[in-house]
Amino acid sequence: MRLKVATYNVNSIRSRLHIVIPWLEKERPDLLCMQETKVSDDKFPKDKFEEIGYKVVFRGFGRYNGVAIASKEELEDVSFGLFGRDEDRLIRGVYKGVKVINTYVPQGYKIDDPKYQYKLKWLEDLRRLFDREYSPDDLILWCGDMNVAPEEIDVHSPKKLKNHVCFHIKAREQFKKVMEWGFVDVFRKHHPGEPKQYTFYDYRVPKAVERGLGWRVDHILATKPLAEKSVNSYIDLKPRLAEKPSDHTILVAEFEI
DNA sequence: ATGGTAGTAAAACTA
Repeated sequence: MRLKVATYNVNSIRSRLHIVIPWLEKERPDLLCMQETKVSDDKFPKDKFEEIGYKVVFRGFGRYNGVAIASKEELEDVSFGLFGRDEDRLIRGVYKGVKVINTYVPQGYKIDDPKYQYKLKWLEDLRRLFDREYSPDDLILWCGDMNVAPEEIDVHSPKKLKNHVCFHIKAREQFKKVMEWGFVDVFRKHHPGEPKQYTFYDYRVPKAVERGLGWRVDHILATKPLAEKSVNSYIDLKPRLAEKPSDHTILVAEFEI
């Protein structure tokens, strides 16, 4: 059975429907993990997904954060949050026996800000969640906007960005500790050593895509038994190049399970 | 060293 999975930081689902809905209709993935939906549950545009034959589960409180998973078949055992908090940053469930965790990891603001300490702690707690509730022998997908570019190859200017919260060494180390629990970077598996493979380009940087000024901060990670079954992974740049673009691209991975 | 844009929501905050 083919399993096609995608992750997309939508930066407001309501202002990104013109991208999300046609993309789903064309690509028909089994799962689309979304972050930064920026909408409270009562205003989530559920109907737009159902009209095209998708189920969708979501959690958001309004202006910030918000996560959702659209799926072809119903997601089972859906739950939210990390040890009782941040329900709008972590949503998980089970799809055809595959456990799925979709996260919007805190960005951290600045490395000398308490928000950055919170980001590091968040990743520490996430590792604890995997330790306690999952096994690396299972088929598990961890998808989302991790707000971490893991290696030098994953940012446009490693030296210049060394003190940025998404590339700072402590964030990368903490991310690595979660990875070491038992995840494989599925995109990197299919593109080893390939530079300039970015999933995010800041709106504020003029001609960012043309100039290659991006970051690889969105990821699809799989446990080894699942990663062994991956057949490809790619970054779909179209959302970043649309007439009304988004800052993030869509990351896709396919598995034969 | 700063500011650049986009989103929510109605001024400031987040990314």
